[in-house]
Amino acid sequence: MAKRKKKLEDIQQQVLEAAMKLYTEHGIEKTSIRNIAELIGYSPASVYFYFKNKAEIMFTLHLKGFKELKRRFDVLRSVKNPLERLKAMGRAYLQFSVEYPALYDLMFSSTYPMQHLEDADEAMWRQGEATFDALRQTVTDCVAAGHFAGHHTEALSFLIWSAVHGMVVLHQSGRSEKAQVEAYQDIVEMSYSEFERMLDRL
Amino acid sequence: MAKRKKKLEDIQQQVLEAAMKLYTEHGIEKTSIRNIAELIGYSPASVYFYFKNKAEIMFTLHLKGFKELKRRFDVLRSVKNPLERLKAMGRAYLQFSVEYPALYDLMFSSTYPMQHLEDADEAMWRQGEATFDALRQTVTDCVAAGHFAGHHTEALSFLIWSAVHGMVVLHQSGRSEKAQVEAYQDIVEMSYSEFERMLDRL
DNA sequence: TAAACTTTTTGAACAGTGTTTAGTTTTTAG
DNA sequence: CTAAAAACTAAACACTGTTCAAAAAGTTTA
Repeated sequence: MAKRKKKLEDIQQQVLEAAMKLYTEHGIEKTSIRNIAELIGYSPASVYFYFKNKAEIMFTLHLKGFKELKRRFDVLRSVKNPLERLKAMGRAYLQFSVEYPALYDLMFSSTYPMQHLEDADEAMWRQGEATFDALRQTVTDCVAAGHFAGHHTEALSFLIWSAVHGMVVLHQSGRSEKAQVEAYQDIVEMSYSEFERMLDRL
Repeated sequence: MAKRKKKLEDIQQQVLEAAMKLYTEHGIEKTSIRNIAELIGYSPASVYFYFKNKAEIMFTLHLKGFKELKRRFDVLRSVKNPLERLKAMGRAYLQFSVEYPALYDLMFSSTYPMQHLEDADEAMWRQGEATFDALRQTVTDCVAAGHFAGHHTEALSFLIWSAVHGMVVLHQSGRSEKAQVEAYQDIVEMSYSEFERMLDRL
C-alpha cells in the first residue's frame, strides 16, 4: 500500500516533468494534455486520473519555481546589512528569471496557476504571499536601520517588486527589444544598477 | 470605387468593434473568430477576407490603444516643468491602464500583437518605440534641467517604464490581491506616490 | 483457485479553437 | 447581357481541454 502511493506519485512526477519539458522547450501552446500523455506513454484521459485538470498541473509546476526562489532568498539571509540584502534579493530575482523564464512566467504572469486557486476556492496565494513577505521584511529591516525615512514600507515594497518584475516582463515579452530600448547589451542589468543607486539615495 | 473601399473599411471596423467588445467583456478566451463572425452576422471564413488572421485583428486593436495613450501624452506637453511632466505621464499611464485594462494587456502583455509583427516581418514595434521615445525625451529634458545627475538616461527611462508597468501587471494579474499586498485601499496609487518621491530625490 | 471488488487505463465523444480550400453567390464593368 | 472580379460561405483539417462509460489490471476475500 506504500508502494501504491509511491507509484501514484511517481506518475504524477512524470506528468510534471513532461509538462515542464514541453513548456520550457516549446511554450504553452505545445504544452497540451495530449502531448504530455504521449511523452509519458499514456492516453490523454489517464492524465486526468493523476491531476484534476491542466490548471492543477501548471499550479503544481509553479510551486517548484517558488521552492527554488525561496531557496535562493534563504541563502541571502546571511547578508547582515539589510540594504545590501535587499539589493542582493533583487539581483537573485533577476537571475532566477533569466535562468527559468518559463517557470517565472508561470509564477508571476500566467493565468493558469491562478485559475487553479479559484477552482480550489483558495482565497490566498500562499507562495506569492510568502515571497512578498520576505521582501517586506527586508524593507522593514532597512527602515529599522535608518533607510527610506518617511517612506511607506508596504507601498515601497510593492514598488520594488513592481520595478524588478516590470523589467523582467517587458524584457521577456520581447517588448524591450522591439521598442529598441537597447543599443546596449543588457538594458535590464543597467536599469537594475540605476535602481540600486536610487535605493542608496533614499 | 470609393464606395467599395468605404464598405470594406466599414466591415473591418465592425470586426474590430466586435472583437473589442468580446475582449473587454469576456476576455481573450471568448474572443474567437466564430464569436466575432456571429456578432457581425457573417460566416467565420469571411473574417479572413478582411483580416489575415487573428493576430492581425489583435494588432490593429492594440494600435487604437496606442492612439489614445499618445493623445493623453500629447496633452501633457503643455506641462513645462519636465519633472512634473514625467510624473504626470506616469499618472496618465496608470489611469489609462485602469480605464482600459483589456487594451492595456493587448498593448503591453499579450503575445498576439507581437506575433503579428513577426508574421509581417516587422523588426520594429513602432508604437512601442514612439511611446518609449516620449518617455525618454522627458527624462532627457529632466537631465537637461539638472535632475538625475549621474544617472544613465536610457537605463533610467527603462526603469521608470518597468516600475509603472510592473505595478499595472501585478495588479491586473490578480497577484497583488492574492498575495495580500493590500490591507490598503489602493496599493498601486500609494506605490506610485512613493515612486514620485523617489524621483524628487534623484 | 474463483469470485468479488477496487484501482487504473482507455477509446470515443463533446464542444470548442484557428485556419484553409473549393465552390457559390453577388456585384461591378464592358 | 455577359464576363470578370469581389464577396461570401459550407465543410473540412488539425488541433484544444475535458468527460464518461467501459475495459483491463491488480488486490482481497471466500
